Amino acid sequence: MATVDATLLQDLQSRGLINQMTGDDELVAHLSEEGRTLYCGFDPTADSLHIGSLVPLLTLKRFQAAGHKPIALVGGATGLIGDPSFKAQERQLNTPEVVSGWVDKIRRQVSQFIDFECGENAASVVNNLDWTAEMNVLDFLRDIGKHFAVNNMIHKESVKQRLDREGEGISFTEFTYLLMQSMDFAELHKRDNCTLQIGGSDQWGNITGGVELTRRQHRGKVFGLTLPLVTKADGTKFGKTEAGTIWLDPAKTSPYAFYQFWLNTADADVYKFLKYFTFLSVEQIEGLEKEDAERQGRPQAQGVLAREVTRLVHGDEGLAAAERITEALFSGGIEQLSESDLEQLRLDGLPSTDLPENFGEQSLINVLVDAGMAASGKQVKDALGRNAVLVNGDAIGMDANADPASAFTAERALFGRYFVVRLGKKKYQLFVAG
RNA sequence: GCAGGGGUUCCCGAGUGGCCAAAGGGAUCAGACUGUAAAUCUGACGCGAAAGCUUCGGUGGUUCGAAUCCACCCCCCUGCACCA
Repeated sequence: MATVDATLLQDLQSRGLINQMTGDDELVAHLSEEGRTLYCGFDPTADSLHIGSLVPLLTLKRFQAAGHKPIALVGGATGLIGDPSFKAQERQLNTPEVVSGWVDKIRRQVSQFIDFECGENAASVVNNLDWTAEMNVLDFLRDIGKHFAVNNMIHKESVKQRLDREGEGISFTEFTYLLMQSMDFAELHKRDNCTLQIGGSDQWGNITGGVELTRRQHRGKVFGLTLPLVTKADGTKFGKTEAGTIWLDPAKTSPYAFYQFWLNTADADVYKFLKYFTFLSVEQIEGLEKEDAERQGRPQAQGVLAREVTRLVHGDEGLAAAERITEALFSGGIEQLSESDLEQLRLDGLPSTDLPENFGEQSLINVLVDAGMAASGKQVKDALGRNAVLVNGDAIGMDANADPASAFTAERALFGRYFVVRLGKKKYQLFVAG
């Protein structure tokens, strides 16, 4: 029997990971007594989760480490409906085939964060389609629907803007999402004696719905706990960069790009993120913060954060790859790289492109845009005009635009065929001549 | 179905016949400063290296000229839909 660490909630509290919870002291007692079963849902809204899901995933892991049994629920059913919570607009429905494909991928992703082989409190993954697919409408309306008062539903903060805002509305389908998710909690309570649901702060309404339904249907006492929404000090959305969403899937966001994302965390956010996204103790993090404050210049926190999170998500190999590239590009000096180093960078996920045969006939701007280095030619033009395009360390001016061959010269090539092109301060791409 | 309101460039949001590729803000990109920060300043920001080209839900029309006017259509929202 796994021993229960009664200080779990204190730790979560001090990390700022508790937004709201039901029951307060009752929940504290509930979790201290023995190992409990808890769950968190992940809807398949894309073919991969992104870093927004990392907080709940890691929290499941924290609960497991403290002796509780986590269930990761993949929303094969709820993903077909669409959660309206705090969404400004009705969402486009995805086809069942598409959603079920995503379910498989997300099931695998979720699985890497929790332990399935630790005996007593081994994790499990479930799909809510299993208990909803066969349900008929009348049962749903009589057994589930009857427990919900529309009066309460329309007062939920999560759907308020959809109800109040001029120009928007909500379909019955999405309005029903609350019942679907509530049903999940009641079901897991019945079959696995699950007594706690965790989720993002936007899930509060859905979670309390489940708490009530479980009480009404099974007279069960269950709890809910929400995690904070991850915000940035500058007010911009967390988890996005110029290149788009940061995904957990290494095929969509390379470990290198992932590592760079965390490395670029603002000072104002980094200690908070360390508490959210790593397993370093709060004392360690505070110690680090103190050290950083005392020394001049660049803090070490970002590096610690990047290493810890990259290792959690992409493992030691992914981290090593990310560090190799970073080291080579930002501090090593590319001319010192060996040929095998360059090949390794390519394998490690540094964006790379084969230089087209006829590149000499195109404009340099075209070559770079086609390679995906910039969204439009204007950006490259701007960069060229400011000496912000470097090929193997040499600045390339605007006059090379009409004559790309003058940028990719044989003398400039590393080992006769490699060109590391830098656009701006942080964007690197490897071009390889054929 | 009826009655109202609405659909503008990534987002918000101005613009109601020429001065509009379309104000302003946000986001984003680049430069300076730096720590691959922040703040600040500068430039870019439909596409195109440029000449130029294509836009304001769609299609047609009026006009020398339309995001702006007209017609029809599509989509979204709100209200009504027993008595009427």
